[in-house]
Amino acid sequence: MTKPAPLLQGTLDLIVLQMLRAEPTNGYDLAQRIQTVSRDVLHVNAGSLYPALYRLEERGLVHAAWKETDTGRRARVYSLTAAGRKHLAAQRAEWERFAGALSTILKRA
Amino acid sequence: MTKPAPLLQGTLDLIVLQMLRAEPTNGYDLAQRIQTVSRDVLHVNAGSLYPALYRLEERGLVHAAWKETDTGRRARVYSLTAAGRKHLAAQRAEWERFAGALSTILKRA
DNA sequence: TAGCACTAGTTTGTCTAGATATATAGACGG
DNA sequence: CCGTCTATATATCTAGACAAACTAGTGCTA
Repeated sequence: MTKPAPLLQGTLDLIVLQMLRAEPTNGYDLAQRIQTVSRDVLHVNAGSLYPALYRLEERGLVHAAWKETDTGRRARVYSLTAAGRKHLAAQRAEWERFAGALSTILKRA
Repeated sequence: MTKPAPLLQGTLDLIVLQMLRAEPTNGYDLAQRIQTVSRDVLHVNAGSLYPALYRLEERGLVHAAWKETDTGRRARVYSLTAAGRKHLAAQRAEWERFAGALSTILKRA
């Protein structure tokens, strides 16, 4: 097993927004999911994730609310705002443009 | 025309090494080529490129030599070392793993 | 031959954001 | 009641991207 790669800077927001689009959830669960969904390729550090969530909240892209989890614990549940949805679309497009361009370069003989 | 995207942190080394693999050249030309090859999607800032080249040289991944260009000017011509070639292969693999994982996440319903 | 634009390369200062490490606290199992 | 899991929080460190200005040589052109 190759060890989980550190995230490329700039991609964490995109990943978080995309995950929240599917379903609102809390930070801890988010980190777990990202790792699971990426089959352990992507690993999100808690110390990276929470500051990222605060930034996103401050920019109005996500909304946070204290709730009880099903296990009866308090947790901040994050959900996408309308602005967040819009931002996600833009970020996705940019990622595709970038990945496409880089892919082109890598494929050159 | 969309404006050229800033590079994702961590990808500059990969791009530079890949370009040098094809042909040794100087910094200025390198920047031009990257922009051209990516059809203006990728734009490399001189202030990012030169520090990156120094780092790569220091790590023994590229070799720099003062030469005369065809226009008779002095320029530092960079070429890949054996270690650089090896490093490039590793970086490429990691990029593919990462891009693949992110792509998977983005494709989830 | 003076002026100007372009090429080649450097330098500095600033900012973003992820990594690491550590702290806190409630819930649950043994 | 102790340790581990869940969950959030935060301080410090670091890489590296970017803007902007600068040096210096070259060559065109008016």
